[in-house]
Amino acid sequence: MTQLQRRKIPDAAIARLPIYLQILNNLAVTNVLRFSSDELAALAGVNAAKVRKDLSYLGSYGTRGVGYEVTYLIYQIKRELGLMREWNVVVVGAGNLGCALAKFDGFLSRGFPVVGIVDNDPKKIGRTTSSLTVGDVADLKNIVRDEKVNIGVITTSSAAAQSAADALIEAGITSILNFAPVVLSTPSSVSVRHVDLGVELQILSYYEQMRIETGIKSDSSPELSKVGVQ
Amino acid sequence: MTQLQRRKIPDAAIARLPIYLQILNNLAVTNVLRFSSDELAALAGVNAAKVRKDLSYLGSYGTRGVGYEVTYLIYQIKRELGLMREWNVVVVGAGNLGCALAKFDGFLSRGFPVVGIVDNDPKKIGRTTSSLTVGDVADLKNIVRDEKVNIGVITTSSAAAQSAADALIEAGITSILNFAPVVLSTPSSVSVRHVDLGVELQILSYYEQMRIETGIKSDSSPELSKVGVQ
DNA sequence: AGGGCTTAGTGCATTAATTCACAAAGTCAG
DNA sequence: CTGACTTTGTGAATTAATGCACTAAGCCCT
Repeated sequence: MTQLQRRKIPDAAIARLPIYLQILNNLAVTNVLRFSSDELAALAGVNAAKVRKDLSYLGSYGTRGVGYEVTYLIYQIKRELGLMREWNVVVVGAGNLGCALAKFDGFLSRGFPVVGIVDNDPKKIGRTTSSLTVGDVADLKNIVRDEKVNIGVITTSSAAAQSAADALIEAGITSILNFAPVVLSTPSSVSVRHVDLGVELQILSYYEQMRIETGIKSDSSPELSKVGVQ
Repeated sequence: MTQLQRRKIPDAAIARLPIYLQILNNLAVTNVLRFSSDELAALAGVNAAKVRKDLSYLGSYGTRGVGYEVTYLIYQIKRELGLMREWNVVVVGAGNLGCALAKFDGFLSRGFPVVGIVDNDPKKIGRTTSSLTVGDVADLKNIVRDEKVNIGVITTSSAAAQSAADALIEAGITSILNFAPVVLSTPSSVSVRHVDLGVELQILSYYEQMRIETGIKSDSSPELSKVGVQ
């Protein structure tokens, strides 16, 4: 493969790029043309050196003494993250959360249109939510092929999550966002990200209890979470 | 403060304890009495030494040559995470996601009852979702006091998120779970965890693009996300 | 044209997290 | 009771991430 060797960017930096992108998009809307690493650092709640290092993984796109150009950096981050195109999403599990996500415009607006939602419950199959009709999980393979799905979102019960994952992988999906509170077993060629709301609350619980036990001296808990790392 | 100095547990370990707890609860249901660090490591998808080190932060509760007792470890993890009690949750923002979360039984079942949901939109105030009536965000202070709320969950639009956070903090809340795609500005005495679904998808997008560009040689993306860290 | 000012980029020290690898401590069979 | 076997607990090595502090570059004012 005579392909230009791709820069290896640390995972921790990759997880911050979407946050920067978010902020830069807001700056663009308010017609800000330029920003310095200090400014972005303040807005993102991180260290300025970290911002510069993170951005330097993209290439040397700043100007010393001046800063970075908002629109150009937006372009570069999007390019790096693979956001120059859309990625189609299928939701597996048409419960409360699954339906809420299917309706959620934050997905579409960020370039991740939800092109299908499926379930294994005959009572749910055929129902319509926003503009989608709930399909049969058994048809996943066809849906993935016909709708050119790239990413699977699992919002089933924890009992059904592993078989949902198996079905997605069988259908050729290699990126999964899992909301079910179970650790999925998947080949290492598949990327899985796990969002567990219970886990988030339990982590908060730890720091909250800590504050109570130590008499609210506080200041020991991290400002930002692991989701969208600080 | 003549309090027993609390063991300082690394943040990364704290974020894994809820995952272990999850798995142990499942083991308990299937009447498994004991487990070894190897077994738990396999189930959690992590290294066995990491499991042992994480559990050792709780104290020396294993037996060499034997392993750990399921129920005893569940007890110890819950104690450490502050899960011997319930923590009351209020949801700010009664949109799709907020209502889905208010209904979500995963919160209650893990000891985080949702005791209130509020919004600032007069059209939404007064509506009933599951067993809750949407209150006015202006009453947040009273709700927090009367319902003994410990944790605030923000599911507003990104435009409204900062003022929602300010209102929560003003009402005395020190733990916030934020779903809005903005970085909140908060005093360091407040713990904030940020779950941004768009960010999760964008991270997946990066690794997906990487696989495509490098010709699906794969194996370079992390197995588990930062939310509920590996 | 030049000097002062600002800010990116980065080498290096530090800190945090992970993993290895082994001694210590226990079980169990005979 | 002894010796083989298992598995914990943890120092020490390694790897990853962070943040400092300085150099290099470019702007702007005079």
